[in-house]
Formats: sequence, structure tokens, C-alpha cells
Amino acid sequence: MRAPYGLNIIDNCLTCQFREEYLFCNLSSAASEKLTEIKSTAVYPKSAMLFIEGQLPRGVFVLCTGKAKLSTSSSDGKTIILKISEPGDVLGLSATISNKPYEVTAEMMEPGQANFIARDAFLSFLREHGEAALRVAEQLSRNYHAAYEEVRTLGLSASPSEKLAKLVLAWSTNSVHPTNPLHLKVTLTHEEIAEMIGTTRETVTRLFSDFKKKQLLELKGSTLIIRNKPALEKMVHS
Amino acid sequence: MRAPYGLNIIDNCLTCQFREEYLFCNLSSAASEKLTEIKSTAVYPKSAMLFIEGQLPRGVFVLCTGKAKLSTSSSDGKTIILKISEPGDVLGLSATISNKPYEVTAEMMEPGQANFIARDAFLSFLREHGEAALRVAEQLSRNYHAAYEEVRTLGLSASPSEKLAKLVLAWSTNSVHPTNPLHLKVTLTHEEIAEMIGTTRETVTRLFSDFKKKQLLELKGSTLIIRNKPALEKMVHS
DNA sequence: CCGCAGGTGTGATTGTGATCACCAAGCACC
DNA sequence: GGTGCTTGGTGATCACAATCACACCTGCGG
Repeated sequence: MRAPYGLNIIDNCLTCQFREEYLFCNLSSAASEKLTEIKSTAVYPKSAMLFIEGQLPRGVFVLCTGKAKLSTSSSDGKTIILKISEPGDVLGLSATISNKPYEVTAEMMEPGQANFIARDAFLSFLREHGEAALRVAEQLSRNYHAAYEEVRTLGLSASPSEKLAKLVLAWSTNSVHPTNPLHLKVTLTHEEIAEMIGTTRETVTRLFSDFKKKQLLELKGSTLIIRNKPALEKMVHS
Repeated sequence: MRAPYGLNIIDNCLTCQFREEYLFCNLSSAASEKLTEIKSTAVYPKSAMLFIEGQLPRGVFVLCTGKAKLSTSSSDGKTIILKISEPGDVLGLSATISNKPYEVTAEMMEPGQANFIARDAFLSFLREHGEAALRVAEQLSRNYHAAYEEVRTLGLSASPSEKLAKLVLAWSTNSVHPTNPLHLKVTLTHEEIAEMIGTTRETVTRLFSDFKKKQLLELKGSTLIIRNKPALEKMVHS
């Protein structure tokens, strides 16, 4: 099966441009060649679904440009956002390897491009190229690690304030600091932030004004300025 | 480095006896041979730590007999139990692959044996044998999936009662039903159960008596009898 | 200009589980 | 038999975040 929404394929969209350490870089030339042969690239509009939880895995996606939201919902309408994927991230890897349904939904938050590799081609590629299989194992370790971190925050740090502090700090370390490492662009709504830390929109709003009152941070339009990083770190303490 | 506590090594302790689908079964004979060459077996007493969170990864363990508790703690003393490992499970895989510190602590809950494979030997084994690397990837997918399920329960199903119901149902499906699939041996203390579902000991006690009052289950000594499975399933609903 | 929609700010109320503070049972060990 | 120690049971209290119910603001399209 082919990725839907395909238009305007841009061929030189390589993941290596973004994250050297990732899946498909510095492989033997034979492997790289095979890889370009079996991958296809497509662009997706905003809100496009790369895949939806419960679907049988069609294959893996590698995000080239744009951001994607990985989320899961319960039957009673609650949603949690597990991760905001950035260019270079690999999506649907675990489901493709184990041939179990995608566990999450991947939705583009802005227009962007992604490579797609169909499951069968991907698996036989891995069987042929052991080096690549090991890379996949490493990537899955990272995924596991991230999921496990999520468990830690959800299970150990009880209060929403701790979780929000943790989230903000995670943003600040990941930020590709345009000018100042303490200035962050936040394009998420309070609703979405709430879904990331497992609380309600109202609580997020209140927490932000709390934090502002306590001089921890400031919110100017869509840029967030961290005023007292040590204090935030102390809230997370672990 | 060698596994501590080593005594009474029993050599024919093979994981395949327990779970055929797991890591090291049905490999090529060359691979199997290499594997028996690099693995060592040791027995551990109750409460022995196979590894502790934060330690640099020495290698992977494969549990042969006994059960092990995988847990993680925050600096302020709270602990969550992520998994009770059974014979056949692979411990420390993700940390070994990615060479990041063990994320969890693995503690024997009863005396048992485990195979150990040192990191360097394991990694070069994987590099030589691509087939095994793919197996590792599959195993990591399973780990990821389990962690992700944990995130879902912690993040989506708010109430402790839901979580306890979910846990009991999970036990009942995993139980190697001695006589009746609805009779389970529970060797965990309320405290430990609380750590598994992220609540307090008191709440667990109260929940059990609640469930008993509602005819959902019964607790006779260390055997738990499920009286109304459909009702429990309805509580979890998702 | 109006109207509308999506996002945000904030009060009042309420339920629920954490916490504290006990005591009772079981069991080991001297 | 006593003395600990771990585990289980239960009441009273309390804090905190979910929930409900608004009003407000901003941008946008007609």
C-alpha cells in the first residue's frame, strides 16, 4: 500500500540532513542504494493522518519536514499526546517490526514531507542488511526509553505543576535556540499541553498564570520565556 | 564484568524451554553455538539485584527460573513496579543496546537462575548474526508496546479502581491456570500492588474490600477468585 | 460592521484519593 | 511467653484538581 495524500514528491529528502545519528545514515553503499530504491516520498497537508491507531501496519515513515503529533485516545474520548515528532523521527517502527496494529495515531500538525517504506520491503531489507537491523534495535531502544520516561512522569510525579515544569524544561533542552535558549516558541494550545501532561485545559491555564506570578516564566504571545530555570528544575527534583 | 552471586551453575538452562517465540530460539546452529559460548548462568537468592537503575549496562540477563521485579523510584522515595518478569524474559536489553544506564532495577522476588551475556560479546554477536539483531528488534518492539500500554493506563484511566480491575484481568489472562482460570495465586503484598497501579497501600486494601462487597472477586488467603469477570471488564471498558 | 469560532481566564463547587493515625493479625526469632 | 516486624484493615481529615459555568478576547470571513 502506498502513502495517501501524495503530491509534489521531493526526491532529495534524506533524513541525514537532520539527525546524523539516526536510522539510515552511514550504511554501506549497497544498503543505502537498496534503501533509496524502496522508499518513496510524499508531502502531506496539515491534519493529514499518516496512520491511525488500530490500523494494521503498512510500513514506516520518516519525517522530513513538518511536525507530527503522536496521540492515543480511550473509548470515552480522552486523548493523550505522547510525542511531538520532529524531522528525522521514525514513525510506526515498532508496529511495523512486530506486525501488530499501530499503537498511536500520527497526525501532521503542519504541512510536511515524509518518506515511506512499505512493511514487506522494509523487513526483507533488514534481513539482508544486519547492520540496519542493529540500527533499528538502537532506535527502538530510544523509543522504549522515551516511553519509559513517560511512565515515570505519569506514575511518580503526582502533581500537574511538576509535570508542566518537566515539559517546559524538556522543551528548553530540545529547543534549537534561535537567539536565546530560554526563549521558546510554543505553538500548542493549552488543550494540547493538557493532553501531553494528562490534565485539563483549565489547570494548564491556571498553572501558567501561577508560574508567571511566581516569576518562573513569562508568556508573550506564542513565545515562552524562562525566567527562573533553577526553580523549575527544583520542582522536578528527581 | 561477571554477574554477582554466582553459585551452582546449571548449564542446560535454556530459554527455549519456556517461551519458544523468544530471543534465542531457532537460530542458525552457528549462532546458537556462539551464544552458548558467550553466555554464563548463575543462580541468585531472593532479593538479589540483577542490576540497579542508573548503573552502566554490563549486559543482558535472561531469566530461567524464578520471578524478578522491575521497578524504578523517584528521589522522594516513591516507587513504581513496571513489570513482574517471568522465566524467559529478557532483562536489560534496551540499556545494553543503547549503552545508556539501566532505566530500572531488577530484583529477584524468589530464588532463581538467569543467563548473563556481557555487553561487548553480545553486541559483536549481534553484528555477526543479523538474524539475531532482528530478533532483538522484535523483542524491543514488545517491550515498547508494554511500556506504551502502561502509559495508556496511567494517563487515560484515571481512577485506581479501573487500574486495579485492569491489573487483575491481566493476571487472569496470563495465568497458567493450575486448575481454574479464575483462580489466581497472588504473592504480592498490597503495598506492591499499589506500586504497580500508582496508588497507596490503603487504597488497594479498600478497593479489594469494595470489590468483594460488590461480588466482583474474593480473596482467600493468597488465592484470588474472580466472581464476575464481565463486570470487571466493563469497568475497564476501553 | 457583525457574528462566530477557537482559544483563554477565572470563580464556585465537589469528589476522590492521599495522608495521618491507629490497631489487629500473622509470623519469626530469641 | 514475650518482643519485634511486616502486612492488612479502617476511620477522620484535607488538599487538590476535575468539573461546571461563565465572560472575554482575538482573528477571520462575510
